Amino acid sequence: MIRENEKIFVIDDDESVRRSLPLLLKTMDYEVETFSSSEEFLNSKQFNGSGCIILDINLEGKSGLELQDELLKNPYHLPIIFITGKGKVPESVQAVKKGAVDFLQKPFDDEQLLKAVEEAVAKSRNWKKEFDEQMEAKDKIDKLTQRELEVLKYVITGMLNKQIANELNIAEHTVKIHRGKITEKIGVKSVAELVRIAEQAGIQPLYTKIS
Amino acid sequence: MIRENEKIFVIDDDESVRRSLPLLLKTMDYEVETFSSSEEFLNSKQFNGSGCIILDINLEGKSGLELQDELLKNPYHLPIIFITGKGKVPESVQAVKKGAVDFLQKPFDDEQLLKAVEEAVAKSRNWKKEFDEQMEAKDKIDKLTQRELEVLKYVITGMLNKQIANELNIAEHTVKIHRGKITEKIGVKSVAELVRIAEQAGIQPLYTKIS
DNA sequence: GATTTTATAGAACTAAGGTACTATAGACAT
DNA sequence: ATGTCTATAGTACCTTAGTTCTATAAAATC
Repeated sequence: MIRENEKIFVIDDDESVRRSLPLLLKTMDYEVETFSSSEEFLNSKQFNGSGCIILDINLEGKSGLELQDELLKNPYHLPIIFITGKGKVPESVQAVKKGAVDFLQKPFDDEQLLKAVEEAVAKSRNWKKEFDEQMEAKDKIDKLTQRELEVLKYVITGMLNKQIANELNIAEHTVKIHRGKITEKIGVKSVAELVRIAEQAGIQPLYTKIS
Repeated sequence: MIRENEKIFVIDDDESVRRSLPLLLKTMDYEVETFSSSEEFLNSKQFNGSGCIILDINLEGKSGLELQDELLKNPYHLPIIFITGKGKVPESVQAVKKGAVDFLQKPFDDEQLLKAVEEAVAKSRNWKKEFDEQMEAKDKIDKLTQRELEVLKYVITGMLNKQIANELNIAEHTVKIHRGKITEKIGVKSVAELVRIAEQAGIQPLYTKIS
């Protein structure tokens, strides 16, 4: 199965939308779940796969744009396709600037929606892949002690062991021990791999200021 | 001077806009140049600094959206702020999805515009910085011979010289010679720096398929 | 045709990275 | 108190990286 684990969440207070969209989406083999409010969606069990959210702007309680702001606080979330009856330019601009994949005005045709969904799901796959890699990298970095992390930040600049030792006022041998622990814990055998993993985890190299 | 070299390009067929916007922008110490059509802008001497473009959607000849498409073909271009009389949601969504910083409907107040300009200029600075770094990295990579580039792609995976030698069916010594040339030409002294520069230049590591 | 660039390689050497084994000392937990 | 974790370090050893000198051969350039 190609689209394993991909799911579309429809959030709209209009019952006719909650009836018709799933029918359309299921013909394209998407899994679908519907909600009538932002709160109902937020209270549902969190979904970690890829997919997207089709979200009405005008909702009772928390509006679509407010829900978007809420979701943006998470490090990982699903791409959003907004749908609206009478859309205004400023809110559509805001929504898209914050990463929404599309902003469709009712009535929209099926083709338009499916194209947007396809784009959103593709984006979701990429986001998820990047996020998973980032998490994996962070998990590895988390195994390091404070001192090891410090040494790592120097190692990924390309500094020599003796330079790092000098910077930290310790023996070169001790730096070697730390490096050994680092590569062992992270499970790599080269500086090149350390540089990549550190970058994925958002660790910045610690360059010494030239004095 | 803080905003050295930053310039705002106003492209609008409405003469009153071409008169009033420069006055406003110059109070904020921006350099400004105006054009009455896309063609006029495209024929002007190209600008390599940072800044932004304020662009009317509805222009005679090439429209604002068409000019945006044109500019997107370049590896480097200025961020765009669209202005329009009667904006429609679909075109505003398309414009922003393609990277436009904002989409303002006339009449807009000065504050709104200046905020958008500030954001656009900040984005421009980042883009320019990234672009310049990328160019610098590519220039360095361009000095390498085909074979050296090939070796580099293996080096940045973290492979040992003897593994690379085996992969290429040459002597380990030859790999060392190539590496020496690579680090000399690129002007670095460590694998870590090679990994960074290769990444900036868009060079992908060449992992050997595990057999 | 002569010169330069590129790719190759051996021999010999220095420097740097990495790994034992051993050891001390403070911090923290059971 | 006893054990584990962390950070430190010396000695000794092996592996890997990098350079120098020499050398060959094909390709490109002048």
